[in-house]
Order: sequence, then structure tokens, then C-alpha cells
Amino acid sequence: MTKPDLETFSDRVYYIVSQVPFGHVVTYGQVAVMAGHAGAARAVGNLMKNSISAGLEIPWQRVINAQARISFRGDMHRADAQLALLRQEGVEFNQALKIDMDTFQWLPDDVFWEADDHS
DNA sequence: TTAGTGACTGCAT
DNA sequence: CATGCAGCCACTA
Repeated sequence: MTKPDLETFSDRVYYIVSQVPFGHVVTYGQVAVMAGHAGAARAVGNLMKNSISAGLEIPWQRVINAQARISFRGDMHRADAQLALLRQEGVEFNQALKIDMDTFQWLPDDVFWEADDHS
């Protein structure tokens, strides 16, 4: 896979999320690591939120939290939409609204970006 | 340049 | 299993 020469954290995040396969999910923390900024999970969440107002067309619904659940810390309206979208993709939720990560989590073989020591 | 913010996390209660 | 809380971090005003 040839990855674009993206410099900024946000551009990398948007690129990574755009690569998540239909019917699969990734966690905020996972995306942060893949973008070379482990620990920036919270920032990833902010970017997903911004992506909407920015009008970016990315599969933001495929990004969930480390508990394998949709984050309801944002507005419920968005959470409901996310749940519906994922179900449409075939992603299944158990009674506790949790996703079976062994089945649906996207674990790419390729390394996107190595960890950034500074920046 | 600085302070505030939040779609996060892991650990402790 | 459910809360609470203190780090963490890029983005914005």
C-alpha cells in the first residue's frame, strides 16, 4: 500500500479512517497509534467531530471507543445515527451494545506511520 | 502565545 | 459492572 505523504496529525487521521473497510471498526486509541501519536485518542475524537462540520466524507461511524462500544459522550443523536449506520454495514452489537472486536476490528498488516518522538 | 475543550483511556473505588 | 478521576493531546479562539 502506498500511503500519502501526510504531515499533520489530522490529515493522517482522516486518511487512516478513510481506509477502514466497510463492515469493520477501529478504536480512537488505535487510530492515534496508527497516526504515530499514541495517547492522542481524545484528539482523534475531536477530529471526528470536526470532520462533520468540515464536510469531509469519511466513514467516521467506524471509529468506536476502547470498550468496543459507541461513545455516547457526544450528542445522542449522533450516537443513534452511528449505531444505525454500523448495523447497516453488518456490524453486530450484543445486548450491552458491545461489538465483538475479534470479528469486526480492522487490524491492518501495514504500518502506516511510526511513532513520532516530537513534532 | 495561552488557556479552554472534549466522539478518550486506564486504573482505582 | 458502574463511576470517578487524573493524565493526555491536538485543535481553536
